[in-house]
Amino acid sequence: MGAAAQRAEAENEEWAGVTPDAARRLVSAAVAAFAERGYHATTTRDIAGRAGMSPAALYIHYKTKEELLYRISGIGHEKALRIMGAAAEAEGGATERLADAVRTFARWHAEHHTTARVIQYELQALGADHYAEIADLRRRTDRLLRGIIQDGADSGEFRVDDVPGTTLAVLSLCVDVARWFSADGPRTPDEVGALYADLVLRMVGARTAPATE
Amino acid sequence: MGAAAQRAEAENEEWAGVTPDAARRLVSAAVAAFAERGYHATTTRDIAGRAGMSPAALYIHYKTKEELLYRISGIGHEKALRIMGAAAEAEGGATERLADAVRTFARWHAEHHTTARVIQYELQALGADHYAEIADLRRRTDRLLRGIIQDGADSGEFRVDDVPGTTLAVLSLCVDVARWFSADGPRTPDEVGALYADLVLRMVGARTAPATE
DNA sequence: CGCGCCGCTGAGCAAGCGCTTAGCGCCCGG
DNA sequence: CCGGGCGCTAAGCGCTTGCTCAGCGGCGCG
Repeated sequence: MGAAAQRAEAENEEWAGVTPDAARRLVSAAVAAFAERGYHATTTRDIAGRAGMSPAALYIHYKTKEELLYRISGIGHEKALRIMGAAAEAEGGATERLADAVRTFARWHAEHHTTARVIQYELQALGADHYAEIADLRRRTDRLLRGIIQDGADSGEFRVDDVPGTTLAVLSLCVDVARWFSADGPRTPDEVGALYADLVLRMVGARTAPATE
Repeated sequence: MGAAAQRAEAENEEWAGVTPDAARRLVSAAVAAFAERGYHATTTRDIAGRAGMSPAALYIHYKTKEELLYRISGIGHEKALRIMGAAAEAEGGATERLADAVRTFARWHAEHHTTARVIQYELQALGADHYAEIADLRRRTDRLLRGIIQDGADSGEFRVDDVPGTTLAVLSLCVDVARWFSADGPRTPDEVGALYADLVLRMVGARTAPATE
């Protein structure tokens, strides 16, 4: 199997929960197109074409183009929330949990940078109702991360002056990976995760340096 | 003068170098529209309307809508490069220069967040030639920041394992301010600059804590 | 006072947009 | 072997888009 085919298969697996097959192919095609050109520059003909169908077929599975973006955003943000939740609720001290959160969160944004780009940078194209739903998922992700950092500050593991500000910065750092990351670049998603975990532990003034590996 | 009028005046001053007046009003209107809805979702009628003219007037001053974006991008990136250059070439140790660079760079992205949003997140809408020109300005900004961090690493002021990676993260952090910053939010641009300078000095393991103010 | 020029407008063109509809062919239960 | 329904397509509708162009008005100069 070629590299391109492998990538296509991996992208398809990401949307395994979407059925039937035609709907999944449409989601996969839309993510690729939205990430490449942006939501507004992408036409329904382009999405349908990438999925190997006629433009009209799109409307059997989704009411509008915006609903496609909404579905993508929902699934993507739920995945991001689950990643943050797993780290936040894990056993261990704040240092380990923060390192794990940043490592996995940043790595996901690198590995799935096309999906991440869409869900992080095309939000404004959502309708007001859909935006509100997604904004709630984002607030919950923020709250989980803030909880870890607050724990570390309370226990004395971290030295942070401004917990909400630092949380915002950490989240911003991880999210922005989706903007600059390229699969052709010099860094693997694992390396980005490791680098970012290290940088963030320094940002919060964690007392014990983690194993640099 | 009302707050809205004051903001409008401040936005207009930002483009003082653009003449004649009608061309400046168009740039100002385009920045506002592009930042609010994105380049592709903004119509020439919308831009002209905000500038108080008919759609046709736009084409007396700019050949295409894309040229407007190019002009905005060029001026904005040159400003960003100048900010970074001023900090990089200043007297003083790497710690002071890095703190100054991050403080002013992040503050600019907060204060001029509409302009910054356009130049940082609408790049893909540029034509290939124009994109290449802008990409060069961005590389030069990156190189200046990397120089400061490298200096600190060489002199022993900083402890950084991965200079290009850390540079990328610092730049990413500052740039992403444009995405989340809101004038209605709890933080002033000065506060963002101060917070970010502090966080970045920790990221590079600067030995001496700077004056917290 | 009148004339030319220049910034601008009103009207509109071709193209492409999101989305709809009528109908085709294949698959499956009887 | 047939008939109904479902996933899909070809065609195209109404509208908006970026952009054009003929001509108007008012200001400066002679």
